[in-house]
Amino acid sequence: MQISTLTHVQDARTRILDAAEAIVRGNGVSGLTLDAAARQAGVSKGGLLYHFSSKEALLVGLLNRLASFVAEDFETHLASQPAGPGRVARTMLTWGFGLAPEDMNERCDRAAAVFLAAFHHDRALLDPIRAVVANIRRAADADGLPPGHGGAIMAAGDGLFMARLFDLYSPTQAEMTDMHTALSGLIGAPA
Amino acid sequence: MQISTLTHVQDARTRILDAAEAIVRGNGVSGLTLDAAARQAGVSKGGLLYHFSSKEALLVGLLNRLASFVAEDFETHLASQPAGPGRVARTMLTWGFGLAPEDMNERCDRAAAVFLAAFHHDRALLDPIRAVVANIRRAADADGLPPGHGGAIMAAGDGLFMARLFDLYSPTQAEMTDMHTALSGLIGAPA
DNA sequence: CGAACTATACCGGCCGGACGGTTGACTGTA
DNA sequence: TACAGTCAACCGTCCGGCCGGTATAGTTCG
Repeated sequence: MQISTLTHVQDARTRILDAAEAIVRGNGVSGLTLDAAARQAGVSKGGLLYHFSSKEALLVGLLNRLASFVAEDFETHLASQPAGPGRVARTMLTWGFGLAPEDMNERCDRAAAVFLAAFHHDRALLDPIRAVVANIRRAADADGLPPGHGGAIMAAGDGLFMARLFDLYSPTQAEMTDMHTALSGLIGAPA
Repeated sequence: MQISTLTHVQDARTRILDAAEAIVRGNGVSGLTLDAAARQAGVSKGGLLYHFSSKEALLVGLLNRLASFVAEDFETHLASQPAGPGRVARTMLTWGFGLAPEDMNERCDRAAAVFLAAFHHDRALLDPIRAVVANIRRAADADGLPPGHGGAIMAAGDGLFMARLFDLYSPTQAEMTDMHTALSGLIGAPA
């Protein structure tokens, strides 16, 4: 991925990836075609296929980007939490409830788009995130909390993600705060 | 949906619906074509289109069946719980954790298949379940529990559903029990 | 007779992917 | 400095297959 010359407006690969996400968010998985992605990225179809040699390759690119973003983001949040029992659980709570709503929605929607698009094409494409999730769960297991508490907190976060993924329901800000408080009780710490 | 005569092996509509679910579970959403569904149901394509005049109609049928099943099932579980504060929350817990694992998996997988297929075709198709979910959430709001507790329990259940939907992770039976215990703490009752 | 199909053929559109250009920056060399 | 050659980055068109939906003619059963 060496850039020898001045990059144009932005790296074409990145533009294509962004375009693909935007299309899924706007038109659903079935709207994501190579033509559409190319058009939205301001690239010809041939140009797209130059960077991603097949639709699957495009999805793999989308997924790898998401997986590394999530892994990094988790590490960042983890680092900001003081050590001690429940560190991972506290990380998950600030991660899931501490972000500004717009930030949260943006991240959820991007992740949702990638999830759905990849899963629709081939279940195995989710493997990179499965690995990230497994890592986080491993960390939660060695968190010094009573067993199940960390898992319950993570499951609740996943549930809120799914609610947004399928637009099942949209908790109000007050409801979010209440859930946050309730779940904090599982760590034995104040909200 | 009246059956006036002797049903054949089984109502053709039901067979078609079952076939569609089975295909999605086995081959993913992209495997669900009218031809495939007809073949699997032991019906000609014309026969399928006699019962469901379009693919969308088929998906609507799938969704309505799921929605009424979920609504009924919730009512059944609710009725088996003694009245008093936290009734809905207790219902959700016995519903999500009390079932035999095979039962649980079967239901999850069927629901997952319908969810994904409908959502892929048109987000609006999920409306019938959105209504069911809204009802349950309304009930949870008037549950006599501190605010947020019921919501957190439901979110955790949703999260476990999503984990199975995307095959993100599979909690062991012991982990399930631990989470159940942890969440029961939010009702202020023993597991 | 009509409802509930079967069987088959067909159409039109869409989409993934292949392919053969073209351009423009850089390289070697004389 | 000039010029040929190279190569990455991209363009635009075409093809083949699949799928939803239509059409139609026939069949079985009550």
